[in-house]
Amino acid sequence: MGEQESMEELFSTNENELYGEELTAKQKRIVEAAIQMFSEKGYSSSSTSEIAKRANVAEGTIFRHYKTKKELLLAIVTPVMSNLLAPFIIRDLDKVLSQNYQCYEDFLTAIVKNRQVFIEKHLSIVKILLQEIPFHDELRSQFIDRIGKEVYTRLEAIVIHFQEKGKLVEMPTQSAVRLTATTIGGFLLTRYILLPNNDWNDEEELKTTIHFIMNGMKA
Amino acid sequence: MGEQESMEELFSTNENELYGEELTAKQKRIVEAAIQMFSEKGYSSSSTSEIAKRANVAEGTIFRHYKTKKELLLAIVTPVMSNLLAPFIIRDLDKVLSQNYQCYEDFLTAIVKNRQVFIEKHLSIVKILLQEIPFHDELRSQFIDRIGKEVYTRLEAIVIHFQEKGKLVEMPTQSAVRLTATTIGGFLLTRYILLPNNDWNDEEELKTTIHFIMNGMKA
DNA sequence: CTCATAAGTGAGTGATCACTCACTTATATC
DNA sequence: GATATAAGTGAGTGATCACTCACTTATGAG
Repeated sequence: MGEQESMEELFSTNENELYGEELTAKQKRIVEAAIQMFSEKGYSSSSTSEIAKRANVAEGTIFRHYKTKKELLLAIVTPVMSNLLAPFIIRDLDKVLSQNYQCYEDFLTAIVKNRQVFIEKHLSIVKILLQEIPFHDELRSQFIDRIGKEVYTRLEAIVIHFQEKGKLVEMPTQSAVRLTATTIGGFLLTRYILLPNNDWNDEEELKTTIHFIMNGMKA
Repeated sequence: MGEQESMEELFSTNENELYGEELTAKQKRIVEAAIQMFSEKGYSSSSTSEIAKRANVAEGTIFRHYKTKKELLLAIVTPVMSNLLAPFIIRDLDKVLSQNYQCYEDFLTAIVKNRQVFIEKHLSIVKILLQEIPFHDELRSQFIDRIGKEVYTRLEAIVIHFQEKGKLVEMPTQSAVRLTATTIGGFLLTRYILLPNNDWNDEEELKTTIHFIMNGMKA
């Protein structure tokens, strides 16, 4: 599955730099089994014994690599959380924007398409993240402080950027950011979590959604 | 005056007493303690022993009234789920609409304001519902079959109603429904779950949101 | 009052939980 | 090949889980 290959990328670039370790074969199986179980039954309804069984590994092996069950959860969820909205936190966003996108619409389309690929790749982990973030302070505060606020200021800058170019109509910046974010978030939530089995015409639906945003922010 | 009355017609259900008066005093305390714990720590991380402790009740008393812990959860969550979107499922919606609301905008404003009151009243239970619905088939299938589909067809009818009156511009009905629903859902989610501690000017924010929807569906 | 029924109790139960530890096996370095 | 270190094992542990049951107390009808 795509999720296996991509997992290696994601975890090796993050965990290995921090701890100088690579994932062993059994460790990979543990992580995969945990992702499967956590997303199916929820974190606290998943037992380490069944994770071990699914991974074809002794239960003790899990605790060789992760001191606690929660540490296993965080090892899975943290890198995805960091990367989920990473494209917004690039440096010199202004330059990139003015060089590559003439209008807000083009920029939005590009970035949403990009994030759709990421979500499709890591859907199970995104589900786990959404489920568990209310109950784990480390996750929530890290998301708010290091990601949420950062992303908000960038989004704000983007909106202002296009407002100054006259490509976006005047409206309180805060509202423009919120409406853009919730509309896109609502689209992705519907597309991948609520009604993933609908017949989705992704290209068409994204176009409609972004048109809707642009129209909504006119006049 | 007339508007007040019609709103009442439209929206009044017995939402004040969701659990009836046949609950004993201790049973009420159990339900309240369970709501508190489920919303704070999640359903499966909440133990019946601590629920009993918080309710100042013997643990056995819980199981006098509810055969299992899950039955307790469903007793809490089901009535709120049924009432959450109930205003959409009234009979003769067409007549009520044409009598009381000249445009989609007015209708949306009225119904969202009404649902905000309901959500504020039952916020903890709404949170529990959102958290647990992915993991309990009875909840999910009941929501989809008895509520989701019903609400969708009504919303569809409403959109068509206003489209025929020429008050709404032509756009695939399905898209209009989805965009309206996710934008409002996104607003409510942000308002009450994600950033409940913001300085919200509810009146202003709702107006902005609905204007955004109306503009988005023009031309 | 009597008595049937419902409400309430709390010690007890087997199952399961996350986690430990003494131990074996594999790997790498010299 | 000796040695050290890391990876892997699985039986074992106390804690906690949802739930039971024999029992007491409260309620209400005849």
